[in-house]
Amino acid sequence: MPELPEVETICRHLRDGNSANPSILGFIIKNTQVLWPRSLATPSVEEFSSRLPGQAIKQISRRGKFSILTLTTDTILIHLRMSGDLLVEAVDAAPAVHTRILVNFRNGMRLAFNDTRKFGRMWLVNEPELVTGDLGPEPLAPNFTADDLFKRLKATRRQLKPLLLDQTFLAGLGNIYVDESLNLAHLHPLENSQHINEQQTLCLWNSIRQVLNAAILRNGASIDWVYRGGDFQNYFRAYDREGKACLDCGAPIQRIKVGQRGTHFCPQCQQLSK
DNA sequence: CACGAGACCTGTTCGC
DNA sequence: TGCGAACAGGTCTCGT
Repeated sequence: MPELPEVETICRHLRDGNSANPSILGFIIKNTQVLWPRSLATPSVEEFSSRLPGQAIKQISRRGKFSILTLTTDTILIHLRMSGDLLVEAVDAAPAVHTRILVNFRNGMRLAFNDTRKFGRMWLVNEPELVTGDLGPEPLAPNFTADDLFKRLKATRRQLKPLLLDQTFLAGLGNIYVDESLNLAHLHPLENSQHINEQQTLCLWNSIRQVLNAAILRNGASIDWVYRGGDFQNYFRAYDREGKACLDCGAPIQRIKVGQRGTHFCPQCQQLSK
């Protein structure tokens, strides 16, 4: 479910609290329960349960689609993949059907890692760079410039859609936000990165940041049964709008398959260069 | 190097 | 109504 805006929203809730729950900053871990061992990427269940008790949550941050919990001596990283979620709840509540890992705190609260499809993963490491080291730049970082993007586009010759989904190229975009960014920038998803000029790159750079910022303001998107409280789905330009009018020209949005992923674009506004 | 297919999983929706 | 197919916000690995 989650791409950068959704992960950012979840991290903010953990860090700042919300109407339902307090911030978990400062909470001290009492123990853990791994209900589905494969959800734990590393270390072993035994080591996970022995290293965590006594450590406090010192900091909560995000890198790409990773949620990062900086502890007293270690770091927990979580990737929610398609269907993961992080919830704060009382330790005495019955775990939800799809709860995979529980981190219980001394104060009677716990962090639940729920994940219907079991694709998500949690890591416990000393050095977070071991997990996030290959990620590309953070699209909203102040030091990520349009010129950086241009250089990266020129360093390869790939179709824009799969390229923007590649987390080593740029960190945090997923299927929704790539479609949204390309539509806003009027670039065809199959356009080759070599064909993009500086003008178009500036437009793409702006579009990506505009779309991500707008989505974060709306607390991300909620789709179908995977509901998170965000409402950016009501502002989609292309994603999940097959047959509906393009917001810029009125032509019907088209849906094609690119690298196994549903891809939505406007055949009028987003033309392939010859 | 770039791309497509298959795998990993469960649940919902679509089409006949 | 029922049932199988297709599809879902992600990423890894393998083959060409």
